[in-house]
Amino acid sequence: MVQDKTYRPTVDGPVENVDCFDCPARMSDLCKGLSDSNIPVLYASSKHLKLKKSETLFLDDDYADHIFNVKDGTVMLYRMGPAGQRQILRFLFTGDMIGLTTGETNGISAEACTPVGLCCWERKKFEDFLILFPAMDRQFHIVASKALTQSFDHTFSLGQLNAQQRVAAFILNLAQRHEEMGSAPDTLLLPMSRLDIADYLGLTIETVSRELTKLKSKGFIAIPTLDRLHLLNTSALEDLAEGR
Amino acid sequence: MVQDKTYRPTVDGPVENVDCFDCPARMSDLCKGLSDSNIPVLYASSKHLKLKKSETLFLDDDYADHIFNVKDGTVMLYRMGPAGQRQILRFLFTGDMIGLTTGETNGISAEACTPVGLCCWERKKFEDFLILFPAMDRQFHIVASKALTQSFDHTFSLGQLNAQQRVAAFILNLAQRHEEMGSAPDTLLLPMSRLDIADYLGLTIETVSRELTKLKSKGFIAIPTLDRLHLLNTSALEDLAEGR
DNA sequence: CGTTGCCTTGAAACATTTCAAAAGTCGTGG
DNA sequence: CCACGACTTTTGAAATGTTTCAAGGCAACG
Repeated sequence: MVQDKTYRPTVDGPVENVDCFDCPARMSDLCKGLSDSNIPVLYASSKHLKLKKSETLFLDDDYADHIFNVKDGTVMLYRMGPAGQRQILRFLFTGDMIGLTTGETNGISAEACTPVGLCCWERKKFEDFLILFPAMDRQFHIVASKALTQSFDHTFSLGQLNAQQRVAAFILNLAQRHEEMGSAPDTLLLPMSRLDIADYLGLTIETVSRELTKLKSKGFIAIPTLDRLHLLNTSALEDLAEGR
Repeated sequence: MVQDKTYRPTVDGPVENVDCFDCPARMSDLCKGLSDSNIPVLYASSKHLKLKKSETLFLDDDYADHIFNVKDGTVMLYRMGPAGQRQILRFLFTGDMIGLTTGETNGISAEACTPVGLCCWERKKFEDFLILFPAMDRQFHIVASKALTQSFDHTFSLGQLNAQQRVAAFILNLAQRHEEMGSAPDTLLLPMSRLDIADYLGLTIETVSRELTKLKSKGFIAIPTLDRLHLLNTSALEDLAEGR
């Protein structure tokens, strides 16, 4: 379903100097644990990298020697099955942290859905920070806890909702993320392909397409271009997602 | 699918004095962060409670003021949907920790599958421990990370496997847990009902029953009693689960 | 302007659910 | 120890939702 990427960006690759004060992820769960006076310490040991669309950030059996924070763009986490199935586990946006594993390797793979800007730290240095700044350690707990809650939502969706409900819930979920990031709530970007959505929702690309078409013809959404979606009737979508 | 429980055990309920040195969860990811010389400090502020089968430990909107460690028995975490659907998110056994949320409320509900013995701490006191004992904080990270990995496995199962594969993978997963806990690997207990399994795997009870029957008639498993299962051909089960 | 890749649509095949009934299990009391 | 009733599990047949396979449409790009 997804082909191997041969090129893998190195962490000490092209560095772009972005000061934390201007960073779109300054108020991310992770970074807001540090005050403006402390943040330069964090910044000093940070590296920055950019990924092009569909570039691999890491693979599941790569050593987990770095942690990342998404500055802009969309990243997806996924796991491949023995028969070549791809299950997308999470889409990450501005302010989302990557690298919650504590094992030797990542265990999951990560790929850029769009051009992406990332802030990154060596895991070892990062763990020193957590000891140095208890407030940051606390934020790290919160990040992990939220990731687990999100995963539980996803599990519920896959286990209990039908195709129509999954697609509706997915759209509403994206809309909510957009709103939290301060964008217009009723017009949203679909940075991922139909195949990505299908592999996230445990459906086929055809089913996703059909369900989107149904939602369009019901007048609940509009899709002016492939990657742009308007919410025309949010409460109807919510009713659908909740099976009413 | 599951009726409301009126009785809720209080944490300062019946206390049973079990010294950590004899505790079956002594080497759990959580507790092994403390040496024998430090563990009395943890024990001093611990409370202990027992739940009968199908008693509720907490509901999703209860305040998350305690964390728990399972001493013996099986607990399940679940989430109810607006239409009354129940998605079981995880089964917990000896040594598993409950209470990874950082929010005000639990967000998920927990119920005893069997009679259960739990060790518990006030969240606030517990968080003091994490600051006091960095090794324990580290273990806490590991617990959270493993929970996320497990949830990802579950997501993969629900999103990519068919009924037969899910049931096979579920059995193998249980067997692995049994083995890790030092029990006989090829004869295992099913502490949960068929409905529980169904609500965990996102299937109906009838489908679970049918798939178990198929596995029986293929000679891969035997089910002498409803809650006891023998693995007769593990590698065939693995092949099935992996779609070979 | 044709090629390529992604998305949409249609019809048939398939897996799972739903509904209904029978069989099995467990605890209680005679 | 057996009989009873409540509850859970199993089995069967029809209905349903999703996938599969196949073809057509659309947009971006050279």
